Amino acid sequence: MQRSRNISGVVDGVARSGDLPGPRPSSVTLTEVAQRAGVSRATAARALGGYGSTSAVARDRVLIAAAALGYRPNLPARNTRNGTTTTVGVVIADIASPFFGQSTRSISDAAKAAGLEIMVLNTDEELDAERAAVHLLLDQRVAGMVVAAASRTDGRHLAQAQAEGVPVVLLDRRVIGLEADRVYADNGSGAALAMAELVGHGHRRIGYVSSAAGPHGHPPGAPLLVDELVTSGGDRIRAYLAALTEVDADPLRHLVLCPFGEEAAYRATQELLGRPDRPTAVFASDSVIALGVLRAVADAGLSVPGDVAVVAGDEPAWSRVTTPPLSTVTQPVADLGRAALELVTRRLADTASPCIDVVLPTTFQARASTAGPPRRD
Amino acid sequence: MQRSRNISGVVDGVARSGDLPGPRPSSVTLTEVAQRAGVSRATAARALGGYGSTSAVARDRVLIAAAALGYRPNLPARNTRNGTTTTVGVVIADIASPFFGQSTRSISDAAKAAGLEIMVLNTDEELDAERAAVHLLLDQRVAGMVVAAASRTDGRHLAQAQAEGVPVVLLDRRVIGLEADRVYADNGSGAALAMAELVGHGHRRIGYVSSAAGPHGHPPGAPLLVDELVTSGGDRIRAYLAALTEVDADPLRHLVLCPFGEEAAYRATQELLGRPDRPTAVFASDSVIALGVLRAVADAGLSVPGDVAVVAGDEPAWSRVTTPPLSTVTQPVADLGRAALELVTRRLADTASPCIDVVLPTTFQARASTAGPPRRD
DNA sequence: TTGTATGCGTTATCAT
DNA sequence: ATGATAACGCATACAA
Repeated sequence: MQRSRNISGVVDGVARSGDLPGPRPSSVTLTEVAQRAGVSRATAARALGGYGSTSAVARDRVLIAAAALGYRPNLPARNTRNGTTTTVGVVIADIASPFFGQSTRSISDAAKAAGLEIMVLNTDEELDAERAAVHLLLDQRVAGMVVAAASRTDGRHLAQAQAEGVPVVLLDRRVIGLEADRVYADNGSGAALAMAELVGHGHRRIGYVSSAAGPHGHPPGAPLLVDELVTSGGDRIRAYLAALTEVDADPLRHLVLCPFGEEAAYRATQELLGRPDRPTAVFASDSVIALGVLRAVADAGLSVPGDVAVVAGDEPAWSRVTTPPLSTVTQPVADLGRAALELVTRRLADTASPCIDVVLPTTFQARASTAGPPRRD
Repeated sequence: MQRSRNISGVVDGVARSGDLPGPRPSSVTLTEVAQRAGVSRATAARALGGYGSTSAVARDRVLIAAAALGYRPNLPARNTRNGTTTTVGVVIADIASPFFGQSTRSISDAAKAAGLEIMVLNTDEELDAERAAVHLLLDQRVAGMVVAAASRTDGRHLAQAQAEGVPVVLLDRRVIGLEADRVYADNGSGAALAMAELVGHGHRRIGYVSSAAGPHGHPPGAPLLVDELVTSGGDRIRAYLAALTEVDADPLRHLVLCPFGEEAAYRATQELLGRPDRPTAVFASDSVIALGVLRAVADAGLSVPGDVAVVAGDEPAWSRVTTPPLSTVTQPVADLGRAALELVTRRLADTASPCIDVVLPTTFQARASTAGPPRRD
């Protein structure tokens, strides 16, 4: 289905054939508007673009002609000429997950308010997919991009984007060696609060299930390099380990880095709950993980929080409809998204100024999944 | 941040200044590749595009030059020339909602496999926003669009898109008077099964909470025109009313059409539960509504399913982690999205063939939220 | 204020 | 097989 070419020379005999299918009406171009208004293309462009100077009469004639013909700008052509678009790329793991779904929604709203659109690309936390996404966005000549980077250590593709003059804003995660504007929540503090709650209730064996090690999880036996995990997850894990170090001789014992996704979290939790020294509490790094954790707990015939307390590292829409309601670390997700887009536009307006971090506060929302009397076992 | 212009005349003195910020390296163009390869632009284009005929040596020289320079095509320029893009627009109510989040994800996956990208626009069920979104996509010269239409009765903007040669595929909802390819689930059958379950358990006063009447709900006192509701919701409501007609003298009594969103559903349910003839079951038209329903039931101090049975018209990721687990009508959401994109590409390849409907089956997934002994009250 | 002329990077036609 | 040339629609420097 190729859009039919403009038939040059046809002036006014608009071939708006009513019946489909058939030859499609060619889209109205600036040239046609100018002809109808009896002015040059330049004048028409000025009138429509609202720049330069045009006489009132000329402007009116142009605007009327444009309205009459139903003129609409050809954005690819404009973008070719301008060398850039009004599109902002959004590179995330999975648009269908609560955190990225909400973030993207709020990025989209802020973009619309700024006269921009977004193009969303999913990576499933795969670095290769992320590279391909970034290159595609560069080819598209996006005005900027917001990236929740899959790798903490490899940001070369992002640096390349910057080198080509495309602002990159890091969302939720920092990348070593990449100087970029960043916006993320203070996940460490939130996780610390959650841990304090658990420890305060007497928990000593606290499991942790996270997909921060990437789509394929952490190779068994390999050394744990917290600094190589994505930062939002790493920050949570650092807080977890710090809290646990105070009360458990072997804080790494119940830390599980599983592959990306609910199913992997389910299996990881099954394994965790099958251990002889079964944890009395589980920290799920995010709400997708929490789905797997909660199902595994239920399928094991255990109750929350009586047998196992559960807390999640971010806040899904459904946290209050589980029984018991799920304790979570809440992030201001809408603010994260909005801030990310604002950093893009800010960088667009000012190339030179130093990069900034926007760190938004998290809170711990205690609900019944971490309630119950202090325990000692 | 304007991308710096190419400096014509500069042949090989690539100004790759290492330090940022500063003059950004202009992107490599086809012309530069051709120069470096010592051939004409036409030959370079043929070699890179893999069309026409080129000698093996010329092709190699071009490919090597392109690789050496890191050539990447300028997509807006290509799109200008071609008159179309490889982008498919996706127009939905809210990317952050489970149904549309999952659908969009699956559209995106299918698009990637077909060499296409998507551009997502949220409407919040507002017709004006949908019109603006469609026009923007037309200006962008998208190859096609997938639309979950906000209005059942006004599809003029969609017809315009078709008139401009852009295929429109309707997702989840049909539009009166618009001949278009459509993909949706058999929501009526699923709802009928859910109703049969409820009626079989003895329920006679069954409430229904839906946002099918649009973002602002149904004006109180206005006549109910089921045919003007969005079809997925309307189909469910028809099934609801049909089932209820058999057992309830006044089937419209507990039907509530609330505004779009969880909060509105919460309030609508509160009202429903406050009635003297309180329903013993509530059908939530979708899972966002279900969140509001479940919270309202809990906040009213009622239990599920003992006091109020609950069923949702679609399946969120969290259906199995509520207590009790939520009975739902499940749709093959991934298949819906994939089919929608396939209809776009099919229409792209074949403009003329008649429009088709893809109707995918739904099932009723009975879980504990509708369990319990048959009741008689 | 207005029009002329040129360029953006690509693709494609048409001679050679 | 290859190169010269035009065209896509828009934006703008510059001349009038």
